[in-house]
Amino acid sequence: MGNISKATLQRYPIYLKALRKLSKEGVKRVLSSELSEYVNIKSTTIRRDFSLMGQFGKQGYGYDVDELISIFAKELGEDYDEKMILIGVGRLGTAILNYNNWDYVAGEIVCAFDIQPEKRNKEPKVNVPVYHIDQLEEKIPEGCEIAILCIPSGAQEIVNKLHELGVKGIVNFTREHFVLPEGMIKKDVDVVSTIQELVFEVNSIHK
Amino acid sequence: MGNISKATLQRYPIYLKALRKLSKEGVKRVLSSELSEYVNIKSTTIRRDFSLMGQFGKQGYGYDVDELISIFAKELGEDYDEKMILIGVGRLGTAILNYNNWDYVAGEIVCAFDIQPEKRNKEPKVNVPVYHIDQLEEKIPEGCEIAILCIPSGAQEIVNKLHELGVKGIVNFTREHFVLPEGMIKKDVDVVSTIQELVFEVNSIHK
DNA sequence: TGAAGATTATTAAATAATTCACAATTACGG
DNA sequence: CCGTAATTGTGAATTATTTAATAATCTTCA
Repeated sequence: MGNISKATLQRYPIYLKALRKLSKEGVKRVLSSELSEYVNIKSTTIRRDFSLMGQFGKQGYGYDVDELISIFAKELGEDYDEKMILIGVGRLGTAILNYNNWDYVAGEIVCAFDIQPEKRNKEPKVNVPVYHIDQLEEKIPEGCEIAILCIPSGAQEIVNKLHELGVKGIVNFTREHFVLPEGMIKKDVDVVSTIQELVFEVNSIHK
Repeated sequence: MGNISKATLQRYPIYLKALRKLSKEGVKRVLSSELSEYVNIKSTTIRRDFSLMGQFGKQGYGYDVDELISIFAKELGEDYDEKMILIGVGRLGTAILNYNNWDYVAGEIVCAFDIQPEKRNKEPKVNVPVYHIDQLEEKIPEGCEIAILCIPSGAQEIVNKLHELGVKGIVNFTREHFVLPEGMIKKDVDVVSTIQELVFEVNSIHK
């Protein structure tokens, strides 16, 4: 590990999702060519990606779906069982907490933080304790490495704080700009940018 | 256009977002090196990306922020003013319709479709007409190229239909698997996969 | 049990993306 | 209005990623 390319790393969740779907459907084995059709990635790319974690395909046979899933889990962090936090329990934050498809994600959201914890805790749909943002240092779970950021403003200050507290990765839903401290990783989830990207691509291809 | 690399195309929304932010703050000119620090992309990459659309930087001076913005708009689709549709007005769909940061996106959501249009239309927060999904063919806006998919199931059928109706790009919020028809482009927005990606990356770097 | 057929793993080749290095150009101060 | 300092734009070099080609291995069935 550590020498797996960025491009490959970004494909792993796609594979995992597909494999779990297949497993659920009762599929026991899969060929790289079948998976290729399923996820729209060339079979040779898939085989290379898989081989980076070891050799567990069988020539003339393919891959064992469940074995593959458990290897992904072991190698890539699912077994680490991340204790995650969410910051900002507004409309979006609540939607994420209530997301009904958390099966098999790489951990769980343990608690949340907000500037109005009393109000948020009253909402029937919020199923984790919500603390005041000032209690971050005090209440952050031991070994927490991942934070989900859903606040409308003031991101920079919180990001700096999180960095101090040992958080390594941020899933960023804010559109506000902030400087990422050295050593942290950020993944943006941004509907607007995604739409723009798509529009740009559509227009660049068809015009 | 058309020869701009995929990697570059994915960075354009990042630049645009940063430039608009800067413009709002009253910044009139910017150096590639400044922008580099702002968006965490090497300055030389930025210059190359920009130069693909023409030469509008000035040596010894930098780039004019507003000029840059208007060129992005012209070259990359903002002026196309996409008429977009949204399918599936559940919790997530509603959240997207109400998203309060639509400034400068590459078009607008014109209408939505659902299996319970009466119910959805009653919600005070839904600000576009909602039609029954069976009326898709009838009500889809002229020249619509982009659809936002927020349905929990039955994606494949709808995607096929959209393809027939000339839609070229899909912003996909569903976790359901579907086969993408030839010629269509899809962008997944998937919280779970994003978190996994982040966890994988964090673990692959630090372990 | 062995041969045929299928499919992976991997080496090598091709392609794509990034970064370097510096020439060309422009702003700006005197 | 000239010279200096700054900064872009871009060929060339490097690095990363994907794809092709094929050797190695496994399954399966007679």
